[in-house]
Amino acid sequence: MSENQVIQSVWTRPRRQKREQPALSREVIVAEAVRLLDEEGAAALSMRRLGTRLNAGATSMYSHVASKDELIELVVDHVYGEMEVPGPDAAKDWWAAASACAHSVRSTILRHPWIAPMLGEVGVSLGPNSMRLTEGMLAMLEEAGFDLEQADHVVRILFAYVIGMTTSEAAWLTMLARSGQSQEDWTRKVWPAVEQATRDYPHLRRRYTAQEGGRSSEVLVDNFGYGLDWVLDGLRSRLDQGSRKGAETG
Amino acid sequence: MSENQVIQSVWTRPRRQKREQPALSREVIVAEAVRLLDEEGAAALSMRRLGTRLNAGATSMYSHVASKDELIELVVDHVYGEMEVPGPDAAKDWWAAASACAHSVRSTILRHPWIAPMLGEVGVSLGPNSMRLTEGMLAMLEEAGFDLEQADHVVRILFAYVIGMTTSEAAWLTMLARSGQSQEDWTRKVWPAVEQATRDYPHLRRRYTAQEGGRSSEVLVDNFGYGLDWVLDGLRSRLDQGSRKGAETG
DNA sequence: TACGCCCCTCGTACAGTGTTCGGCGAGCGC
DNA sequence: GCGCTCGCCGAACACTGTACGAGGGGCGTA
Repeated sequence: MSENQVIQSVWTRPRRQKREQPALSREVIVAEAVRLLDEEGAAALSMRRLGTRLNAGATSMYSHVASKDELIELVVDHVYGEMEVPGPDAAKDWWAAASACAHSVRSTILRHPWIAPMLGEVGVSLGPNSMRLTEGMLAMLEEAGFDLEQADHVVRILFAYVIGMTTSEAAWLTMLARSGQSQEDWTRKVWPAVEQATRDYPHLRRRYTAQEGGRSSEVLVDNFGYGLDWVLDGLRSRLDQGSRKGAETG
Repeated sequence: MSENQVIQSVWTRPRRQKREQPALSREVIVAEAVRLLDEEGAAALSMRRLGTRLNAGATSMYSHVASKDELIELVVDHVYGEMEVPGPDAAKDWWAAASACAHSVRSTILRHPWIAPMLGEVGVSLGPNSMRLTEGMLAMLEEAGFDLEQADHVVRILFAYVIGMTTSEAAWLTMLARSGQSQEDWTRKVWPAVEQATRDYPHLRRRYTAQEGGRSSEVLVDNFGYGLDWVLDGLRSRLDQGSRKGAETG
């Protein structure tokens, strides 16, 4: 006797309708998990809640997914799938291609801010989408004239910058969403605390007061782009001083 | 009647000895939490286990710490306290100072690899140690000739690079520790999977085979230093250009 | 058409989690 | 000596991830 449906007799019992939907599968589980995370954040992801949203029992996912950790790996790779991979002829303007890829990674993370801590937990993975992204970048850079080792470094450094920079943006977004307030309200509310906390730190205080109005999204994207250009500058100089073939930069 | 100590009579009951230790305090709680995390990893941190290690009840910490999340914030700032802050006369050789600071941040994170995901959850905080670090960097850079906005960018970019780069190293370390195997064993064991997964990704495959022996710590620190020099190169060029391009992003 | 098998589903159960509450008992100020 | 405050802790609550085993629908084969 379950508590959520009282069975009066055999005749009123709903004959479990199978196959009206493709039922459960790895894909729909992961997709629904992403939706749940987008709507309610990382803390709200539990197997029971996810099962309920799928009209499934709490433990029904375990025949498609070994554990919650594995589910998270799949979710992360699913999000990797939203990032823009450099196309086959992107090497003609590798600067633009790398920049577009970096911006795509950033905006994907900001669209799913809960993923930032997960990236730190999962680390580098063998997921197909994550591999496709790295492979695309490596291929493009090698075609643009970098050798294997250089391209490896470039990808590492570029992604380290993008992920590091975006993670702090995402943490800010997450905190704002959790507080349920607008950015202005929140800033106004914690301002006294900031003022008191920065008493002994004049440079920090000046920095905070300089951006008192809060960080608008234009300022944030400018910050990001500024550092990105910088990193890409370094990239170009390495290319120029390295092998000198195919170094036209559009 | 509790289950972990049978009270025979009033006389044998241990008179709770107070004040032999400074009892519980925020500091000893946080310090013990760091020790627990170092020894057993992030998944092992629970209020009950922490209480047991402190010879305290499960909920005794709640008069010193509001919640587990707050405890984590304190733990993170405690670890920030281990990072090397540029000294007052570091501006004379800001390159060396920034490099030393970056290396210190990296090695601190690698000493406590569990902290990498936490950095993504906590985000920028008002903790005293975190502020001391940022303040020290800002002060040094301004004294070295950067203006406020430039120094802000530099700190952001540098830390984004260091944290992003180190996070993936830390994830690797964490995974290795969780598997309980040596790096060679692990590499040998997953090698067939890698070989099969990289079937369609020739560049990735070449990268993996190139570093087949596994990544030694020398290679890793070289990778890190390579990118760090690169970032600092960009930093220097910005400084040399001075105010000519200074107001570009304003 | 009937049987048998397989695999998906899910109720139940277990060990553990963070956190609240209320009581208790010790220390300190008066 | 008295009372009050404050730190400590046992019990309890609402959850969590996951193992297990029973049930039953779908499909291949007879």
